[in-house]
Amino acid sequence: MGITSHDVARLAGVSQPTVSRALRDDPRVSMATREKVKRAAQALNYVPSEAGRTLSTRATRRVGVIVTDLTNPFYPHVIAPLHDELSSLGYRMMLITERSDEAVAEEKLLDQSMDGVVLATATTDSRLPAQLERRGMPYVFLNRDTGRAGDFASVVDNEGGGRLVARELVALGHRRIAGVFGAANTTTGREREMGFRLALAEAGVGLPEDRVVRGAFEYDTGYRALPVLLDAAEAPTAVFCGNDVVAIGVLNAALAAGVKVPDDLTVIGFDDLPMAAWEVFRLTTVRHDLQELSRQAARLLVRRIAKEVDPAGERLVLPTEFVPRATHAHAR
Amino acid sequence: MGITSHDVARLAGVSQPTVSRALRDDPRVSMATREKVKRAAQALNYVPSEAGRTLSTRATRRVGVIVTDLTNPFYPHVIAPLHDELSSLGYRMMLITERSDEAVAEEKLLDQSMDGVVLATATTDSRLPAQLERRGMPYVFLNRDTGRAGDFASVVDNEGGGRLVARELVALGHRRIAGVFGAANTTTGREREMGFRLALAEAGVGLPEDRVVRGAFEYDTGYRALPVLLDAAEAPTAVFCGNDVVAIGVLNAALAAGVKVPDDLTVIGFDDLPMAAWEVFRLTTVRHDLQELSRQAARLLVRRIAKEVDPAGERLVLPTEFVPRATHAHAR
DNA sequence: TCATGGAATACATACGTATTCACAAGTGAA
DNA sequence: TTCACTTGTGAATACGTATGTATTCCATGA
Repeated sequence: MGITSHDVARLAGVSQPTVSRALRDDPRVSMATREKVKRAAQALNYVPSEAGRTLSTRATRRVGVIVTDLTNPFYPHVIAPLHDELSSLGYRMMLITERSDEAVAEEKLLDQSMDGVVLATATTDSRLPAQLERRGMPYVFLNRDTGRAGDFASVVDNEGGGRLVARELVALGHRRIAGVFGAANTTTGREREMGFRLALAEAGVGLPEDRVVRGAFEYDTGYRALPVLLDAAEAPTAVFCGNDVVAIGVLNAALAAGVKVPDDLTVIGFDDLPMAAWEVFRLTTVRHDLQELSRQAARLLVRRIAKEVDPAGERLVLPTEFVPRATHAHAR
Repeated sequence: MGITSHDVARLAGVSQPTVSRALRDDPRVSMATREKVKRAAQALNYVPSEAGRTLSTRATRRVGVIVTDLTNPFYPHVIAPLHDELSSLGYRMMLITERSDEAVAEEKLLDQSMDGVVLATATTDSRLPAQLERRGMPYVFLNRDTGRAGDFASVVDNEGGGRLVARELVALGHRRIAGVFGAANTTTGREREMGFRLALAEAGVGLPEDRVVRGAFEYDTGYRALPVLLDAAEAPTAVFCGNDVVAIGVLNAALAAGVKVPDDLTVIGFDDLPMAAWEVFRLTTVRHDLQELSRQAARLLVRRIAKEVDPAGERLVLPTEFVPRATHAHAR
C-alpha cells in the first residue's frame, strides 16, 4: 500500500538514509544523488510518513486549539487566522471543542500527539493549565488568560476598552447605566467590567447591582438580560455589553420589546466582529485587531515550543479603539 | 521526559508487550497482572504515545476536515456537530482551511497522518477527490458533492427544497421572481436552482436572466445582488436566496436601500441557521437538519474507513421543510 | 512417570523515518 | 609515498507500540 523511503532507495539505487537526507536537501548529499533520489521519489509519488517522522524526531508539527463552543460567532474569527498563521509556520491544527477540562487533558493532550496547545476559552478556575504545565506541554492563552503572573498569552487591553466605553457614555450624558458583563470566571469578563466600573466611579456615576447582569458571552445572555434590566428600579438609558455577540442579543431583544435603539437605549458592544457593521445592527463597539490577536498567539506558541521565550512569561496586549456607529445617542 | 510502556513494564516487573496488552484489557493477561500493570501505569502517569501506536497499527484515529472559509457563519454549525460525532466515534479532528486544492492534497492529506477526510466545501471541478481516490484515502462529502455517481456523501434534498420555495412563492401570487443562487460549480447551488426553476416552469412562471445572480454563498453576494436585481427591467417582488447567509446579505442591503421586507420584497433563504430566527431577520427559509447532516457524514466516513460500505457509493439525503417566518408576503 | 494441553508471559520483530557513527574514496600537502 | 583531511554514502540503531510466535509453568490423564 504505502510507499516508503525504502522503496525510493531501492529504485534510486541508494540507501534509505540517503533518501531521507536527499529529500530534505541535506548538503552532505551530492547534487547528482539528490536529483536521482528526487526523480525516484517523484516517480513513486512518495510522501514521507508523518508517523515515522514523528516517532523519530519527537515533533509532530501539530498544535491543538481548545474552544468550548464553535457556534459562537466570535470563535471562527479567531480560529481562521490562527489556522492560517500556524499553517504558514509549518504547523497543523487539531480542533478540540470540549466542555470539561479533565477528559481532554488526560486523553488527548498528553499523548504526545501535539507539540503545543492554544487555550482560547480558558476560565480562571480551570485546572487544565496546571496539568499542561506539569507535563511540560507548551501552551498559550488566546484572548482570555488566568490573570496570574507567568502566563504566556495574547490578549486585549480589556480594562482600557471598558474605560473607553464608560467615558463615552458619561460624555453623552448617561447616568443610569447598565452592564451585561461576561462570566466572572473569565478575565475578559472581569477586566472589561473592572475598567468600566473604575472609569464610571471616577466620573461619579454609580452602577447599582440591579442594573448588572453577568453571563456567558452568548447571544442568549444578551437576549435574556434586557427584560431584567428594564425591570430595574431605575431603567437604564445605556447598556455596555461584554462583547458584540451579547450586544446583538440585546439588540434583538430590544426589537422584540419595542425598545428603540438608540433613542430609548444606547447599546455598546466589544470586539467589532464583521457582523457588528451589518446594516441591521450598526453596532457601536470597541475594536481590537482580532486577526493580529490570533497571529500573535500562534507565533508566541511556536516560540514557546522552540523554547525561545522569556521563562517568566509573556503577555502580549493589543490596544482598543472606540468605534462609533448607530447604537449610541445622547441621554434624553 | 516521556514515560514509555517500558518504564511501566520495569516498575510492574513484567515485559513491555504485557503492559501493552494489560492496558487494553487483553483477556490473555491474567487479572492479577492486569491490575499490577494498571497500578504501575497510574503511578507513573503513563499515557501511551500516539505516534508509536500509529506506526504500529497504521491507524491514526484522526480525520481531516476541509473547509474554505471558516468565518462564513454556515460552517461552524457543520463543524461543531461533526467534531462531537467524530469524537464520540473515537476520532480527532484536524481542521484544514485552504483555498487551493493542490498544495493541500500533496502535503497534508497523503502523508498517512489521517485515516480519512471530510470535504465540506467541494466544488464540482475540484481535482482533490480524484487524488484522494488514487491514494486510497477514504473521504466523504458533506453538504456538497460532485454530483457524480459513486460518491460517498451526506447531503440535503436541495432540489426538493428549491421546489418548495417556488411553489410557496407562486401560491403567494408572485410572478416577478428573482434568484440569488450559489456558485455554479457547487451542487448545492445548482440543485437548488434546478428545483426552483423546474417548479416555476411547471407553474408557467418565467425567470429571466436579468433577475438571476450567482455567486459564492457569502454575505457580500447577497448584499451586492440586491441593487442589481432592483435594476432589472421588471424589478422582482420576491427573491429566493441560495442560503441564509446570502439572504441575510439581501436583508441588510434592503435596509440600506429603503426596501421594505416583506411589504416591498419577499426574501427566502435556505438552511435555517439559528441566526435566521433572530428578531432582526425573522427569515422565512428552508430547514434541514444540519446537525444530522454532519453526524451522518461522520458516521459514513468511519464506516468507509472500516470498509463497511457499499463500494458503489452511498448518498445519504436529508429532507427539507419550509419554515414560514416574517420575510414573505402576498404579492401586491 | 511422562506426554499432553492450556494459560500466562516473554522474546523478537515490524512499523517508517532520522541520526550517529563508521567507512571508502578522493584530494592535497609534506 | 604517506598522512591528514574532506566528501559522500551506508550500516546500525533509536523512537514507542503492537503483534506473531516461542517459551515456561502447571494441571491433567493415562
